[in-house]
Amino acid sequence: MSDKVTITDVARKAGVSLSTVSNLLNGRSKRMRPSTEQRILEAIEELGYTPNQAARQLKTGQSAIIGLIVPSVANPFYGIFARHVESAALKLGYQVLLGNSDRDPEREFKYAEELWGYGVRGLIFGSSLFQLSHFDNLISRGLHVVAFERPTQEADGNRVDSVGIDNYLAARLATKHLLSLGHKRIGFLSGPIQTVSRLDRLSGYQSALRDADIQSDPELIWDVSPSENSYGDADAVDLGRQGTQELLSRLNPPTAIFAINDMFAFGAYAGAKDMGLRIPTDLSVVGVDDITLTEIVQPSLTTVRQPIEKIATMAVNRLVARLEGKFDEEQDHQILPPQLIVRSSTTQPPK
Amino acid sequence: MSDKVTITDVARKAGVSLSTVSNLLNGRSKRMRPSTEQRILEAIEELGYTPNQAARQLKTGQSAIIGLIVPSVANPFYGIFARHVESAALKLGYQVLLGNSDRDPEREFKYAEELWGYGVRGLIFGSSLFQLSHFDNLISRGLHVVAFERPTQEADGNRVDSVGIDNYLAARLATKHLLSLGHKRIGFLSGPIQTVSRLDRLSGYQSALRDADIQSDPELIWDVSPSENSYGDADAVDLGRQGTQELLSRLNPPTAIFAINDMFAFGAYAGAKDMGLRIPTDLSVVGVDDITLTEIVQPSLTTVRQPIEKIATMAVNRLVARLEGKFDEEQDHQILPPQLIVRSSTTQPPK
DNA sequence: CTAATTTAGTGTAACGTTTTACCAAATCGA
DNA sequence: TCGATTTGGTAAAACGTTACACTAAATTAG
Repeated sequence: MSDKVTITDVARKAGVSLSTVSNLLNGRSKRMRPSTEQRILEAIEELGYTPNQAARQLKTGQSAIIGLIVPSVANPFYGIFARHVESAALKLGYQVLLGNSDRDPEREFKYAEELWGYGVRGLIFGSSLFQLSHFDNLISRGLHVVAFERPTQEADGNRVDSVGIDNYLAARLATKHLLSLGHKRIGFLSGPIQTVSRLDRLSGYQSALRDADIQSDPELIWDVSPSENSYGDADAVDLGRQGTQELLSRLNPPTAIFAINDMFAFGAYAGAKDMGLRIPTDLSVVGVDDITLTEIVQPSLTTVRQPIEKIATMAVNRLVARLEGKFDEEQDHQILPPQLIVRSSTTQPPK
Repeated sequence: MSDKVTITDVARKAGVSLSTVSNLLNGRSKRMRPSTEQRILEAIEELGYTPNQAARQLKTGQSAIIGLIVPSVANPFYGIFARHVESAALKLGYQVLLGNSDRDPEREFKYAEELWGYGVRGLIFGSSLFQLSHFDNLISRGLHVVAFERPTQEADGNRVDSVGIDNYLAARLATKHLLSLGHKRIGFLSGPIQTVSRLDRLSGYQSALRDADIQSDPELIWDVSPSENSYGDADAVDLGRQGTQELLSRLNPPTAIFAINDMFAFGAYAGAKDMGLRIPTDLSVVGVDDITLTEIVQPSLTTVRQPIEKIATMAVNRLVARLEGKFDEEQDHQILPPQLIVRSSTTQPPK
């Protein structure tokens, strides 16, 4: 068995030219005798021929790979998302090259550049930063970008598609649920806040309070500056724990917490326990995402669901449509509705 | 800004031949005036030149990509592992192409073949199946494989490296811990059992029972056949829940459960609750992996820790050493010790 | 029977890069 | 000064594939 099997080997074995083999492989076999086709297919099978994608890419100018950049796949939300992206992409004949960026623009830029060199012309992007200017050069060269987790922004310059939930509404649903239970002191627990999705969620929280004629109290809002390390994607649970301890140590502590996502909510569980409080008796908790485990933690978590699979599938379909020239319109923003899922982590405030 | 910047553009702008640019890029600049070098670097910067990896691959026969095949990155263990693999690979100048296989040999084969076409000559592989014969053809053509989660097997034909913990010992540690607490009825909770790592864990469990002069009782062992879908990697929690309910419904139910991994252990938590039992008062639970969340679930999970980051780093280093011809010896197996982490999910059996 | 059309292929240039062999000019050493 | 050596480059072939232009032979239509 030789190291290398090329189209020339197949052609020789089948007794045809290499163009004929290529014609068969590329859907141009209309003008081909069945017996010729059969000989070629047998030669391919016997030799175990696989096309060299580099050669294809060199000639065609693109490869069947899309890029996916997420903060960290060690966070279950992004792990699940990545899984669905891969499934959707494979169905359309594409491989996925995954990058973990911790929302660092420089790292994202570096990734995009490297992926460009591998013929990647489409990118699904999920760090929810405000600026995508680090991609400007590549975008003007033809890179297609679909953002999830945040709607398109003015600074995107009409060149970025997006798919995601309405984060403002997600936060309103969560906060109104807590208000309907009678909570007046509702904490807002977040990692570093300077992302589009997190600020939208803060707005939604504040808007729901206003609707109930409750003034938003800065003492009830917890976030930290981005550390050299991250926006808290990889250590969300620890940050959530710490933030909850601090909120509960204040003069007039919350009776309920709206956490920026489920992993922060799990951290709130631990932080409350550290402070000798019980969920939900002493402190109610709501998250966002509805990742695996929300049903089986004790108590099961009330959360606002993102339809992760649907978002992933829509993002892939939009991107591939752009890549294959099947979608030509201006930038496109698809918003999916979030859904409140009430479980056992929320109840009336303690007396 | 042109769509395409090639080495020829850089050469023209710098006033040198394209060979000279290539010499600089590929570490052959010893015979180059500093002023020439400077001109080239400036041209590269101004034009935003990135080498076309397909062209490189076509010429050199390989690309700086390694493949990683795991059952499902939606399972946090593999998500965390993938993250560490990526970090280690990037440090060595490699990208990672990730495939989710649900341990289906056909899918694995298809992945490996597709990755081969992208110039991938090294694969980190984590489905713990017995046979890697579906890779034989590619291995004999030069594919390097490092398996994690299972030691090398005879059937590997001396061509597969591996890195992982001693699964037998992991199970012994867990089971002996439960025995030391006084448990006599210890359940074994698993997904489909026909993987190397899971059978090793079953052996370790049974061996620890024998050491305590306790006969292994089939009524205490729960596993299911592989469904069309999976080995339970993506729905581990649900399977664990179901299995625990069934074990607890039997005539002489267990007072403790050793779960095949942490996600199954979380499922055991839910299953026990469904049956009106408390962890650990009525049922003790031990897992394996020590993934994120084991500390913050209630009660925090006693588990056997896999040093995930270390395994990932070692696997990447071994693979790259093979790829770059720096490691030539026979197949290599690195075993790391598992570590029992006692938390709050285990206590003495109820009276 | 002859001209027009169709069939079933084939030859070849090009994609962007690497790397080897080569060479003119400059420098060094005797 | 002249031959040997070094410097600082360059030209060109090759990697495996795609797709366009082309062509000989067979078939069809008048």
